[in-house]
Amino acid sequence: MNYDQIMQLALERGFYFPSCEVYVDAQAGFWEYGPSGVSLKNKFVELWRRELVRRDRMMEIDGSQIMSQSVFVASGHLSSFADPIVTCQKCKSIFRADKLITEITSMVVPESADLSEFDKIILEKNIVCPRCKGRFDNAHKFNMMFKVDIGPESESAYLRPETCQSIFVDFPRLYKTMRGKLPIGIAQIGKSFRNEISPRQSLLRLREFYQAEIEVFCNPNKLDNLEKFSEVENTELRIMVGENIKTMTCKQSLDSGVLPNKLVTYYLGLLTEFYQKTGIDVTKSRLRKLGDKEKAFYASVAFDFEVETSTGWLELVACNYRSDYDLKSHANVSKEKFEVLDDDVKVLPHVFELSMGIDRSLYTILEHSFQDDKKNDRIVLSLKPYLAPVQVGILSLVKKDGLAEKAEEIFLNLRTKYDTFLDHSGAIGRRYRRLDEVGAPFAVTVDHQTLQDGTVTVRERDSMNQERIKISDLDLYLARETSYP
RNA sequence: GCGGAGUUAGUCCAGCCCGGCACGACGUCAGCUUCCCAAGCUGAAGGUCGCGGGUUCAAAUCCCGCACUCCGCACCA
Repeated sequence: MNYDQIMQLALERGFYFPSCEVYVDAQAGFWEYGPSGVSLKNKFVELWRRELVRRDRMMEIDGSQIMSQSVFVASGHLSSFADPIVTCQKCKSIFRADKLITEITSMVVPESADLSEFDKIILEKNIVCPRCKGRFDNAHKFNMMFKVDIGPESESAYLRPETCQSIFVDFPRLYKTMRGKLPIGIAQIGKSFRNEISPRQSLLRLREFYQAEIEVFCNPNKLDNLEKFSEVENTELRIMVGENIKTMTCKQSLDSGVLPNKLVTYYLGLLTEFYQKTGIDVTKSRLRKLGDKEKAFYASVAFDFEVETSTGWLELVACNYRSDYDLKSHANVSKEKFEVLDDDVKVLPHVFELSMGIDRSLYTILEHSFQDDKKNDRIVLSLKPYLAPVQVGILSLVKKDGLAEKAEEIFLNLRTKYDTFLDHSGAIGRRYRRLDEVGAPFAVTVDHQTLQDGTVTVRERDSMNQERIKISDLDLYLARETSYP
């Protein structure tokens, strides 16, 4: 189960494939979801809604992907979501200016320093290209946001680099009109855009990607005042303590001081419970507290939810305590009021966020579900039935004797309720194998006995076991077996 | 963006050195046959040989440029 096998399965079975692939100028970092991928993604999103949005009574919004320049002045992305870069005139190597200087002179220059500051130091210390000893061009900033021009006057705007900015900007209205009460989660699923220098590895590093973000607005003085914490107190988390991953319950993590407060712990508990239900192998996951240098510029405390894949540890969710960084700066730049009343006290809420990468999560589900079943000479995707792109295949054992017609009749009765695939052609074993590869958990087969007693066989994907059930019971059977947990 | 290796049908790949109608397998489709786990037989479809230019009577093959993919470096809210 490695990256290449998943990639091949994805291409052959319609999970995902490169965008614009027939054209020469197709750019890296853009991928399309095919039919199987969309079906998996939709079901994953539905699970997310159930386990996080509905469970915690969050609000969900759907904001614009293009946002005006002021938003990113306030958010800090215009100045901070950019790296100071120097280019070697000779070999064209590109270096981060601050890192280069620190490496060679041990001087620490803040990333946010003036560009002229970098040029000055490079000149004074006579820093040359470590590769070819060439001279550097003047430092410049590479901003990772995509800029767009709006209307005939070409007003500056940007494709959002994270979905959460609309949640922050919309917060005052949502809180007022939707009768908000702290703490309150506001969630959003949508696309974000980052102009990565070198995107690679298909869904793992994209320039256009899906995020599911949850921003929890809370009173910073009441982070340990959370009744619903009891819902998760026995939920087990896997947390890195030092070099080791320790399994401990939410309550233990909190009591031992490994996690800072009830609110953060509660949401990390919900998150872990959610991922257990996606079929990702949580024994290959960990929560890792980020060091100061790794954290995003807006985070005061940050945990990554990471999973182990064939490409190494992969970050699926960034859990950042953003304090009042965002609301305060949006208040300053917009001159609007972002404070709210909490128990008759005016407070500027703090924010704890769960910023989930959907594409990476889907990849991990595929990889952790992938089984090379050599004994039965087949590839099986052991997806949870409620996430499977095809939930049931309807097959006729042979085409003749009216079996195909009977299969079609069953298909017509089930097709609007389940993701169903009808197949008459070829050997039955071959058809089972195909269904195994897209992760269809059940295959219903119409045989000669069906015509006599109205029963069909239902084959279970992972065990390959079959049982006979009445056609009239199929709907109930599938409803039970494919329902969300 | 740098260095290395690559790019030929949906997939894996041969052919390239030494220029002459692009090979095979898997998969797909249709039919026959068996009728519950990728069997067999018959037939078919599927290719701008990554893109552009050059050399040549003739380029998948030789030369130049570019793009993309993978690995390493760097980058990674």
